[in-house]
Amino acid sequence: MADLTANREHTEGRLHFIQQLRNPYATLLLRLHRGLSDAGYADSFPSWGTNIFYCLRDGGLRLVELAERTHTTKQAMGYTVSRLEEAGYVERVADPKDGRAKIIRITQRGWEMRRLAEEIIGEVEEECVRRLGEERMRQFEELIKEVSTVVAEATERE
Amino acid sequence: MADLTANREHTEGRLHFIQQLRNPYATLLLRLHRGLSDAGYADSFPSWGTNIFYCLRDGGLRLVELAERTHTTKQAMGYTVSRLEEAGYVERVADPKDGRAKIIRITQRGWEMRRLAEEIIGEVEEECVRRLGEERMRQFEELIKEVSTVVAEATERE
DNA sequence: CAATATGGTAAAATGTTTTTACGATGAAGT
DNA sequence: ACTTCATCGTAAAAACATTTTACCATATTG
Repeated sequence: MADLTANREHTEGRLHFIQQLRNPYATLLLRLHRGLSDAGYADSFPSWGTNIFYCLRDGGLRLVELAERTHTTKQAMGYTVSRLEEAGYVERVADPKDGRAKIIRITQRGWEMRRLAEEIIGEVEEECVRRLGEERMRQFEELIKEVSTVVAEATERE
Repeated sequence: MADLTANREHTEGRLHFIQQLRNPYATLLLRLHRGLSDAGYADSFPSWGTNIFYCLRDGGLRLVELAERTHTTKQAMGYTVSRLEEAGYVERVADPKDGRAKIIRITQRGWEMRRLAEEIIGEVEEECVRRLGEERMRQFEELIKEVSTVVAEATERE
């Protein structure tokens, strides 16, 4: 996968808009990757690694559901889960309600990584609040939410 | 690659911040991919495809420079460029200044795709302006720029 | 208790990135 | 000019990841 952090200031024209949206996300992701790697959570990546943690909660999810939410196939997700399982971040447990299914759950190590991730992101977020002030940060969050909605609607409509 | 559009509303806690930053970008990217695919530019993808167009300008760039700007290796970029070359989006021409180097340039077809990309993104951007109003859109752009700067500084410092 | 749908895995094929190595040109120092 | 070293790009194999096709086991339906 090409690095998302690429080419910060090389764009002009209308493409600038997508770059504007991309830069903070890409940079924060980079910060997150580095922070986790430095703390010994280096094996959670190749692009998909953390993604799955956004989905999983205490209860866990079945493979198919996880695949749906991340828009991949169950086979691809099976592969991902196996890698994360090897690294000790998730585990598969039999679903008591359905003999076919298995529940993918975050392990203790997984939760620890997730907690660190939250901490890293929290720090950056707080730095933003310090620099922009609470009021403007609130404005930003409101505006980006609106932009997000408009973009989503434009995408779904088409 | 796990789909960037994954799991829009499944996150809580501090991870929410990164999702906030991700959603509009991811969705716009999806919109862009679809729009280009629908128009017959389907072969420019597997993740890196358009990325490189953010970098390239009229003059073109050498492979190593392209690799640096996208934070990949020259080998990986060589592969990418070969695929794009096959699809007719870019071409390699000898660098008159340096016998070793080749300049990667966007072809006519490449420029046409880029123009469509700008058009698609421009439409979405204009829809945002219509919905938020010019004043608030200006605010948004200012704020996201500031956030971007703060995140970048936090990332570089560490 | 068949027929069909769903959850998951297996294995091969495909696609992409990394690793290691190399040949060609250029730059710098002698 | 001649050697030495750096840089630009490619090649080929290995590693990694995703897609495709197929399959088994369990569940659900009628």
